[in-house]
This record gives sequence, C-alpha cells and structure tokens, in this order.
Amino acid sequence: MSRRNRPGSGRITLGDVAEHVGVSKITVSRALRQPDKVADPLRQRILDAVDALGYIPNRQAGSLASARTHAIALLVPSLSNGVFSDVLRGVDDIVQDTGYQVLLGHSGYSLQEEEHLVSTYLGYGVEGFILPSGQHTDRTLSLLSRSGLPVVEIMGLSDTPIDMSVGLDHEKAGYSMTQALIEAGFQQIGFGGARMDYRARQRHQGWQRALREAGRRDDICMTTTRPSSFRFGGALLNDMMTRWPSLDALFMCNDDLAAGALFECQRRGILLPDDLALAGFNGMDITASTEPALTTVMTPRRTIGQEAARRLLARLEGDSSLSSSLDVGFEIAWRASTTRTRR
Amino acid sequence: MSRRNRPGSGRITLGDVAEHVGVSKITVSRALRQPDKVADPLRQRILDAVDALGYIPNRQAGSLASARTHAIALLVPSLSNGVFSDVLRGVDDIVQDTGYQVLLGHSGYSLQEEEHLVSTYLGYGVEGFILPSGQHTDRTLSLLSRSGLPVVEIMGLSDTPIDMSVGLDHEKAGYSMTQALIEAGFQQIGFGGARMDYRARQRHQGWQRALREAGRRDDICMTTTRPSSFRFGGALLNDMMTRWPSLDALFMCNDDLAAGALFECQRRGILLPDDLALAGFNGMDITASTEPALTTVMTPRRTIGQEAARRLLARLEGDSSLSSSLDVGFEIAWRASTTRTRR
DNA sequence: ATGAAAGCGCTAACAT
DNA sequence: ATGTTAGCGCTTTCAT
Repeated sequence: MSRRNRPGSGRITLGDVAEHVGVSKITVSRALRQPDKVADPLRQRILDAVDALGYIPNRQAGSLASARTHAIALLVPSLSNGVFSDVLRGVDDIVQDTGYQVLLGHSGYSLQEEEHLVSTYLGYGVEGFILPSGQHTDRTLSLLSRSGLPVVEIMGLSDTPIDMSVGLDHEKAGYSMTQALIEAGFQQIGFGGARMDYRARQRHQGWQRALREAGRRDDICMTTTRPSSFRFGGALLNDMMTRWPSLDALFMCNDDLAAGALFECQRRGILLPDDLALAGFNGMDITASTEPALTTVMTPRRTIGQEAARRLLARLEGDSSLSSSLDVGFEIAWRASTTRTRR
Repeated sequence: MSRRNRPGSGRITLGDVAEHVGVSKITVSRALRQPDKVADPLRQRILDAVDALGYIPNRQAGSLASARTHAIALLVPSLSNGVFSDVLRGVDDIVQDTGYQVLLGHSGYSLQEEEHLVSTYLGYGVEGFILPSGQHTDRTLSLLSRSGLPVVEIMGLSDTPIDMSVGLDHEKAGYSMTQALIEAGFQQIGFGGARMDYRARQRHQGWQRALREAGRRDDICMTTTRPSSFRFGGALLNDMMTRWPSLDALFMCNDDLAAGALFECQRRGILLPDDLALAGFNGMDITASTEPALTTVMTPRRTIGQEAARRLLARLEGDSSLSSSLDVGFEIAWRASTTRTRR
C-alpha cells in the first residue's frame, strides 16, 4: 500500500489514509473533526478507509499542532481511599462525552509527590488541574501560577484559594459533630485520628473549639500521621479507653477508624451507644450498615467532583458565569451509635 | 528576554533555554537527558537556565520526535473497588523511578468502555497494556493485536491469553473454599454474588463443582449483575435465609457482601458461626477486623500488580527472561466466622 | 469544498 | 563535546 517505510511506530497515519482515499491529509483531518466541512460521499469513503486501515489519530501530533490537549489533571492523595473514588465518579459524570480526558494522579499524601505530579502533567500539556485544597509546596504553587491554567481546589475550602474552590468547611463540620455530641449529653468526648492530613487537622480543630466553647476538657485525643485502617481504629479505641476510662463518646476523624473501633467494641463487649458513643466522618457506605449504624458527617463527594469539573470545563470553554468558590456543605447523619435510648 | 512571540501555548521551550544560554537546542536536550554528554560547567549553566526560566519539556513533542512515550496503560474495571487500588499500588511499586508513566483507566465493568479506553490510550501512544483477564470485545482484541504492543492480562488466568498473564485461578479458589466448608462439616452451603463479572462467575463455578463432586445440592444460590455493596450483602442474607432456612454456610463472592451479611446477622441476632457460617473472597482488610473475623480467600493483589508491571517493563526493555504467565495463587484465611467450637 | 505550505517542540542521525 | 539538518504526525493559516 504505502511506499514509505518510516522508522516511526509503524502505525497508520493520517497520510496513509489520505493516500488510500486519494485526497490530501487535511481533508481526512476535516472529515474526522469537522464532518460537515467535507462532502457527504467523500466523507463516507474516508471513514471507511479509516476503519479498514485501523487508523487511530496520534494525539501527540494533534496536540502539538493545535496546542490543545483536551486533557485535565485530577490529583488526589490516595486512590485506595474510597473518599476520592467518589470524587472521581463525580468528575467523570461531567467530563464524559465532552471530549476532554481526565488524567488521574495520586500523591500518596505527599506534597513532594504532588509537586512532581503537577510538573509531570504540565509536561503532558493538561489544560487545567483539580487537586486537594490545603498545603502545597512553594514550587507547586509557582508551577501552577506560572502555567496560568485554571485550577480547582477540592474537598476543603481555602482561605487563600489558588484559583477556584469546591468543598466544605471541615473545621465547621468537626465543630458541628462535636456540638451535637455535647447536646446529646455526652460528657467526655474524645477525638481519634490517623493520616492527619490538612482536612483531618481541621476537623480536629473543630472538635477542640466546640469543647472549649462549652467549657469541656479538650485533651482526650490521640492521633497519628500514619495511614488509617480498620485495625488501627480498634487499636485507637483500646488505647484511649485504657488511658481515659471515663470516655463516653469518641469522634473518629474518618469512618474507617470509627468502624474499626466499632468492631473492637463488639469484640470487647462494649455496648454502643450505652457504654460508648461512636461517630465517624465522611458517610461512607459502611456506616449505614454496621450494627449499630454509625453516626457520621455526610460529605457530598460526588457533588464535589461534579462541581469542580463543571467549573474547570466552563473556564476552558470561556464561560465565567459559575461562582469560582462553592461550599457544598455537609450533613450530620445521626444514627444508633450515638443515640441513647435511656440514660 | 525572548524576542519571539508565538501563538502557541506561550510556554518556555527548549529553544528559549538554548537561546538564553547561547547554545543549540540539542545541547540543552542532551544536558537534560544524557547529562554525561555535556561538559560539566555548560551543563550547570543550562540547568540554571532551565530553573530560572521554569522550563518544562513538552512531552508531546518529545514523544512525537522519539516515537516513545514511556507510558503504559493500566485498565481496571473500577477504582472504587479496593481490589484494584491494591493492584495499582503494586504496579506503582515497580514503575516508580523507571521513567515510565502509568495512565490509569476504569471501564466501569463495561467491555464497551474498555474498548474505548484501549483506543484512547493507543491514541496517546502507550507502549503496553495491563488489563483484566476475561472477556473483551472483538474490536478490543483486534486493536491490541494490531498494535503489536505487549499486553498483560491480570487477576485471572486465561486459557487463551492475549499475550502475558498474571493472576490466579478463581474457579479453583471458589472450589477450594467450598471444599473447606464441606470438610468443616457444613451441610447446606449457599453462594451469594453481586457484580457477577467474569471472575465472580468462575468462583461460582468452583463452588458448584465442589458441591457436585461431593454429591451436595448446588442450587442454594442468588446472584445479580448489579453492583456489590454492604447493603446488598445484608439483603442477600435475608433473602437467602428466607428461601432456604436450613442454610448453614454462605459463601459470598466478595468481602463486601460477606461483611454486609455479617452486619445483618448481628442485627438479626443470627450467631456466627453457630447459626450460620460466612465466608468472603479477596482478603480485604475489613475481614480481619470484624467480630467474628471473616473467613476469606486471600488474593495477592499487590503482587499481581508488581509482577504484571515487571513483565511489561521487561518486555519494553527487550528482556524476555520472565515467564509470560504467572499463577500467583491464593490462600484461604480460615477465621472465626466459619470455625464452630462445638457442634 | 478541497488543498499547499508551514510549523508546533522536540529528538535522531549525522556531522564537526 | 557541540552543532546542523531533517522530520515525527498532525493542524493551522491561507489559498483555490
């Protein structure tokens, strides 16, 4: 067919299709991208040839020529954490069928790795970023700002946003849950945390503020920066019950820890909520299924993904009608793990 | 600085750096990619300029010129399923610091979407694929075979592998677990499933074969193709207990279902394992933490990711010393949920 | 409605 | 050790 014999990938190119049909490359390009600009019968012949030859456009070349990649980067701390897969689903909801492509990166909760990802994806020519609010390295900030690309920070709400922002106030959420526990009559309210990232620390601060404002002790707290797990939730429960036997409510900074603590209570015969009240954070599915069901703070993660993607795409399409900052709020799901039937 | 004013992305290019330093583009390129080929002092000046100007190489251009992307695609059915994030971690273990980049795609358990992803990533010029074994559309197969790229099928073991394969025999694993339950003395062993993908169906077949070989009834089974969840595990338990009150062991096709069923048992006062034995599949963390702990089939998912990546990279580097097919095996974690202390 | 020429930013191959 | 030339595969002008 083709008389050429390039050293390249050996793949079929636009030129091969053009040659096959007997038209110029640009006509094939048009037939694919702006079908109405090519006469019907010719376009059909071209599409047939594309199919017959198995032509797949080389995006590198396309992007290079057009200076557009139609790719956006979604950076998350972790992909094993269900919280972020929900966000991803939201982003997909919106990006699907827009012609944009989502490049996913996970930093493993490392700011250094996040910086590396930003740099890498800039090299890939992404047209915008969605990444967690909170801390970033100076270089991350400078890379983003130099790039001039739209950025949406998600999950939290930033006082000093890089650009746009979609999330909720974790300090306020931690405060609200703690206050709810206070109002429910619990006396010694502890806080347990793992993987204390930016937002987990904010929840902790909310817990502390609520206790202080109520004149309660705010020292019943154990946290670690190590990863969160069911197992560690159980360990945390044991350690805290040993150190503060009079503890009567425990607010865990995420649902995994809360569920792990719940399991440990079952194991030890600690009755929830009469011996101890237990609350989590995020409203993961598991919290609705355990026995007793776990009280938790519901966070609309899929909505966060959707609204973040919506804003990013709007900006890329030159639409600036959307607010650049959105508080998606939260809701406390008060369930059996904190509901005492008798005192 | 630069007197040019291109319509392009406005980004700093190799040429800008070269001009700034007063050398040719290729020297800058070398200084970055083959540092030892550029004299020390000059290289330092170049690196300084790169830093000062904030130059980030354009990968599209680089790939286009070199016909190499150093990118591989990892396709998984779902990213909310913890099973696959473990695989991803394994892949990362190996790919990290090799200069290769992992492009992640999730098909939502849709073969059509998988095909679309393969096509998309071929357009991105990936140099290899890691994807779930099992069914693929004809076009997926033809795209892959035409591409000539190395492919590793993971999770399951294929009779007719596309290329390479790393996983375990899910039929055998289902068989083994069922046989273990039979040997433990359980009489009416049911199977519950959701999201019945290729591998879940194999587990089901293993369950059935074990029962048939033992001359037991093999009709105590409820499955759905809808997504799996804790909630559905509970519903399944209820439905099955209603329909088959004499059921004394339930093998769930994954740990989420098993955990959901366990919670429902706690709710209904069904004692595990004396009233009912419960087993899951995968060995997710939760199984070790529940009360009682859940018997499950441990699958070395991180290893699968590692070995798959190892094989793919080896092939890309021209090394063919590794076996093209690897059975990573499985292990039954026999725990309290199936261990009767008395009969 | 279709085409020709030029060039995106980089690297391979071949100089020097 | 450094430079020159050509070209990757596509899209953007600007023609016709």
